[in-house]
Amino acid sequence: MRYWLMKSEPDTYSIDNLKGDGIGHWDGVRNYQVRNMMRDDMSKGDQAFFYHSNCKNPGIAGIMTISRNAYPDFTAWDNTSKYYDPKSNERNPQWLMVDVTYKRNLARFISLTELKQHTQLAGMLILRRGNRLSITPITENEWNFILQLEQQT
DNA sequence: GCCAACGTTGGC
DNA sequence: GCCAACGTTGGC
Repeated sequence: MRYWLMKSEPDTYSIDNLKGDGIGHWDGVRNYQVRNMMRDDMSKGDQAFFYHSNCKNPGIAGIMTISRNAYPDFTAWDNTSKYYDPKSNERNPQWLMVDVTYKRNLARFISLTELKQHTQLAGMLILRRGNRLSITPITENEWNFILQLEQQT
């Protein structure tokens, strides 16, 4: 089982939206590196942090489980979708998505500012300048460290 | 809203 | 296949 950090803009789709839905499609990924990671490295049963990005207070809001392996992102051939991509169609899907199942909110929100303060987390890709991947792998150590941070005041 | 960093596009 | 121009991401 692997661990991930997955970014979403809360104005578009927040942890509360996922909580309401129970299961969500992680659609709209339009970056080849991220698509390949979903296809090659991610699988059902993996655990992921739900990260709120591009907002007033970015950080980790909750935990979800990958509940379906990568499959074609049908929003790519829906020309009413904001994720529409004319290069993709049902015969030849260019883009993939996974399904995620809500697990829980963190007992307390862990902000980006707080993540940056811990040398144990210095290797996290999310903290790297200029990193733009919406999904990044994290190590088991990082995962456990963050869960332990959650328990602190 | 600004802007640095990065990915993508397309002319050559 | 190079690379300038452009678009997007995302923290601040």
